[in-house]
Formats: sequence, structure tokens, C-alpha cells
Amino acid sequence: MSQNEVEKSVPTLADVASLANVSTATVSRCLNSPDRVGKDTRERVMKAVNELGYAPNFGAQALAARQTNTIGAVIPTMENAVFARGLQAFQEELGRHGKTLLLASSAYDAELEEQQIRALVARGADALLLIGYDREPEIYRFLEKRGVPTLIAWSFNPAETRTAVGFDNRAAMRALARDVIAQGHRNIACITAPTRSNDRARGRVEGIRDAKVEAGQDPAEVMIVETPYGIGTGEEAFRQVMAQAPDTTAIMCVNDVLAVGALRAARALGLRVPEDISVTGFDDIEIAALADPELTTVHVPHREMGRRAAQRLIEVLQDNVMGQSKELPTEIRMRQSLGPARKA
Amino acid sequence: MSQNEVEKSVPTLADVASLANVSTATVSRCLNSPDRVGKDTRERVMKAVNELGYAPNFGAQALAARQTNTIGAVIPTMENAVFARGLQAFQEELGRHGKTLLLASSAYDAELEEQQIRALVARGADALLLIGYDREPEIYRFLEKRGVPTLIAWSFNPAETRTAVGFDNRAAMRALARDVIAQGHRNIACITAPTRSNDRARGRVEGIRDAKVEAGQDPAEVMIVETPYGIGTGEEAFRQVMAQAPDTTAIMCVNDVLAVGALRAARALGLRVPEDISVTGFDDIEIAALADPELTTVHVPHREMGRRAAQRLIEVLQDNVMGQSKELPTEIRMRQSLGPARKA
DNA sequence: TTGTACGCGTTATCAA
DNA sequence: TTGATAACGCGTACAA
Repeated sequence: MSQNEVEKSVPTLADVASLANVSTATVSRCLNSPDRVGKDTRERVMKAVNELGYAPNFGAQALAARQTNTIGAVIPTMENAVFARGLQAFQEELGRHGKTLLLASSAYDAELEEQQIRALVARGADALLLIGYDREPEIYRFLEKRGVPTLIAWSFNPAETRTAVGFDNRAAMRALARDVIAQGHRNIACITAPTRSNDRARGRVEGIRDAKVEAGQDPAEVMIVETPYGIGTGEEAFRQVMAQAPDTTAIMCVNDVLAVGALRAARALGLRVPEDISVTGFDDIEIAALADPELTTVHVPHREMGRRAAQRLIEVLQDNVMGQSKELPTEIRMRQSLGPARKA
Repeated sequence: MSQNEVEKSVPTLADVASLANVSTATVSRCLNSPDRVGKDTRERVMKAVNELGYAPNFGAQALAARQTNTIGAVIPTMENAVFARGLQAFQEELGRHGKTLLLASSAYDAELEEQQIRALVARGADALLLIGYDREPEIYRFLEKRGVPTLIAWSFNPAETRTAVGFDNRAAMRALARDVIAQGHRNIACITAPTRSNDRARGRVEGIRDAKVEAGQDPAEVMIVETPYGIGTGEEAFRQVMAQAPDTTAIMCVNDVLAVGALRAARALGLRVPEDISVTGFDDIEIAALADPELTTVHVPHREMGRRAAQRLIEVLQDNVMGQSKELPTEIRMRQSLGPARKA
């Protein structure tokens, strides 16, 4: 009838206490603030702890201490190398400070993201890392009511009040677009990921328009193609651009993956890059430098961003005050895929 | 003096109970098994819940229910696309069943992995996903003592008793090596990640030797170069092979990243692939098909593995019994980087 | 420095 | 169907 259950002799504080002949309070102190305990008793307690293989019960600890030492993060997807990279650094930094990562992904879906945020809070996340600002105000209200400190990453927008550790997507793309225009390009197209609920992508697109305006050109000239994230979708988008606007001499993509797709499509169509058409990316993930031709792109310090984000969150948990927003610099990586505009 | 703290009016069960004029027990029942509660009282309670914005306290729930609905995973690193991909699917499947992912990474370091395992258990992981079998027996004993069901992924070895959802690394590489040998290659080198504490890498290397033996050749002829994971290290390893064993006609790498490094080094050295030398990878990540020449490799169903692993773990949490190990099939992706051996 | 004792918010048992 | 009430295991004032 009954399962032959293994005897799970999970020891409690009380077990340790009786073995060491002290009170549970002393054991607790030994573990949490060892300096407030006499040296000999501490040794006795630690011995008992090891002997029993004691480890605190998580629920009890969380209940009494009112924190879980757990920090949540909701990212669009781990399959995007930029998030994997940033999150790896984020997690490493958390670990260094005794915090654990609670992770969920939204698949770039706003509604799913909200669910995940609520799930992580329900699971006791002490603080949260979210990607980008764009989000229903209701969610932010929820987070505030629950008292969960929240940090934005991957975006930095001086116009927003919320604390962020990220970079100015719009300014970064604007800088790149200036270089593109400086190469004589005027008929520029942009392949972007969906901009709805995504201020990063939207900012990047705006950056291109900014540069057009600066150059005295009509920002409406920029052809915009929205498509989901992926190499295949990047290829399709490229074909669409060339079909509808064959005069295009430069295609700026809001990320490297779409750009690699564009590169492939160009080759398939017999177009030389950059002689016939220029292509740029964004992020500077590994394939950018491996691509043929090597991709001109915007380098983003993903690891540093992840690390700093973790630090901010750890700070706010300690000091109960969230630091200032931090803008990280991006750099243009000028490589082969951007060249002078071909003569019309 | 005092912080101007926001009034965090986090409501408890008792608050809901008094507002709805019922006992806390009834509220708890309402939330956990609504069918055991009268319809009218249930409505009254639910109204109070919504009105107060009540959400259960996680610590208290975990303490009383003795489970956290959280599943832990320790992977080498998220920056490796294979793990990112598998874990993404793992997390999605967990989410579908109301479970949350607690994630840590070991950086391929056995000692760090042990720390992380203990940390996740301390954070209340109900079950654990680990990569590969290789691990100090002490860790497995710890997990058993704590009663934390553990599943192995990325490996499947019929000789091991522990439950796993993965593939037979050795057999997969053996199959690929057979094809390499069938192309006339005899002087084969292998670039591998460190094999210590890594049965996956070790199995893949062994697979090459197996095929050599099958072909009546001396397995000791295979030159082995161990190097950390990375494109740059793959390049270096390639140079080392060509310097020490210029007769080599095929280089089999235990993963695609090392193989891409080998491809780059070959090009830099003026060697044509596959005319002068063949290169193979393992994993079939995105860059394998993007590489030039396209990389012959072993396709691994990472997403399915992640999904199935999640299912297994969810099952064991429900039924208290871990299912059988599951071997997933791999497939050889024959592409351009493998060709006939050059004439000596 | 150490111990006592209570509170943390739920779940679950047992009566009613 | 509902309500008291006892765990659950730990942290922490407060007292000694």
C-alpha cells in the first residue's frame, strides 16, 4: 500500500539545538550573525550542524525573515543571445552576493509578461529585473503596492522617471544612422522587430528618423518593415524591401539576427554587400563578427549591464533605496557591411 | 529620521476572512479547493480577495504546504546556445504547469556546481534538473537525503541507473565518426572541451575511438586536444593540431562553437575545407548552418529535451515516482565541411 | 553571551 | 459546509 518512502530525516533548528545543548535562538544566531556568539559554543553548534547536515527550511526562513533572497527576472527569451549573455552576468553577480535567480520569459508577449511578473512576485521575489520600460501602468502599480523594487534594463531614457540600467537605444541608432548617411546613403530602409510594447525597437527606429531630420532629409522616406525576430524573417523582410523599394542603398536592422538574415538574402539575390547595398545590425553578438561580410553594428555591453543591474538590485535590498539610473555607453563597430552608397 | 516608507498594506488571509465574515480556513479552502465551499460564501470571499488585492504570502504557504512549486536547474552557462535553447523550452513547459524556474550556472566548474545545487535546494527547489551524470556521489546523497527528486539531462547512458532525459553522446559521435572514416579519413584529430567532470564531452571523444576500433584502426591514433569552450580556443586548438600533426585530414570537434573556430583557423592558414581538411561539429546550433562552409554536425533536439525534462519533473512531483529514462534520437546533418580525405 | 517566548501567514485536522 | 486551532520552522525582541 504505502510508498516505500525514504526516511527523510530533515533536521530542524531544534534538532541542532538539542544536539549542541543550546537554545534554537543561539543556533539561529550562529548561522546568521556568528560574531554575536561565543567562540566555543559556536564551534559546538557548527559541529552539530555538520553532523546532522542541517540546512534551514526555506519556507520558515522566508516567513520569519520576510525575504527570500531571491531575485526575479522576466526576459523576452533566453534564445536571444543578448539576453542570455546579460542574464548570465546578472546571475553570476547575484550568486556572488548569496542571491538566487528566479527566471521567466515572455516570448515578447505583453500579456504573458504580466503573468510571469505576477508569478515571480507570488513566488516571493524580493526584487525584479524587467526589460525595457513599455508596460501597462497597472503592472507598475501592482509592483509598488506589493513593495517589490523593480529595475529596468536594456533601456535608458532620460525622459522616463523609472530607474534603469541600460543604454539609449535611440541615441545609439541615431549615431549609427549618421554614419550611414555620411556614406552618402539617402534611401534607407529599416527592418525592425515589432515595436508595440517594445520601446527598445521603437527607439532604434526613431533614431534613424532623427538622423534623417538632422541631415535635412525627410524622415518619412525611411521604409519600415516590421517582422518577428529571426534569421528567416530577416531574409523575407530584405526581399520585401528590395521588391518594394529597389532604390534602397542601405538597410538598417534593429538587431544582428535580422541583419544576418538580410545578409543572406542579399547574397541569394546576387547583391554584393556593401558594394550594391549596405547592411547594419545592432547588439554586436558573436555572429556579427563571424558573418561574411562582417557586420557593422552597435556594440552593447550586455555583460556589464547584467552585472550592474544585479548590483543595483542588491543595493536596494540592503539600503531600501534604489540608486540613480545608469546609462551605459554603446560603441559603433564599423566593419565591412557598411560602405558608400552606390551611384544611382 | 524615519524613511518615508510607502504604506505596504499587504493583506493577509485574516484580512480577507474578516472582510468576508468567514474564517481563515474558509478563505484558504476557497483558494485551494473552491469546490469544497458553498457557492455564495465563495463569491463573497472572492469579492473580498479582489477588493483587497490579496495574494498569498509565499513563505507562509511554503512552510505550511511543504512545497514551493519551484524547480531548480543548474546549467554550465546560458551563454552556450544549446543550454539557452533547452532551458527556454524547459521554462516554458514549467510555466504551463504553474511551476517557476530557479536558475543557476556553474561555469563548467564542479565545485561551483555543488554550491549552486545546495543554494537552489536551500531556496526551496522542489526538484532539480542537472546536466550530465558526472558528479561527486556526495552530492547525490545530499539530494536524496533532502528528498529532492533530480533529473539528468543532456546525457543518456544505459549503463547509468539514474533517471535521465537525453541522448547517447558516445553513440552519436560514433555514428558521425563512422561517416568520417567512410570518407577515407584515418588521421583524425579531436578538439574537445575539458572532459573532467563532463561525461558528455568524454562520451563524444570515446565515440570517435569506438569507430576507429570498429574500422580496425588504432584508437590511439586519434590526436586529442582539450581546450575551454569558445571560438578563439577552437582556432588555437586547430593551429596546434596542424602544427603537431600535419597529416591530419579530419578534425572532429565536440561542439559547433569549437568547430566554427576550427573553420576560421583553417581559412586563416589558407586551408580549404573540405578539400584540404574536413571539420565536423556537434549540437547543430544556428551558426552551424550559417558557417562557410556549412558545418557537418550532429543535430540534437534541445527544445524537445527541455520540454520532456520539465514534464518528467512535474510528474514526479505529482505522483511521487520518477519515470523511466528517455533516450532522444540525434541526427547527423551532413553538410559541406566534411568531404573525402585528401590523398596523402 | 545566552535563553525564553512570541509572531510570521498558511495549511490541514478535527469537530461542529 | 464551516470554524477553531494546532502545527510548520525560523527570527528576534526582550529578559536574564
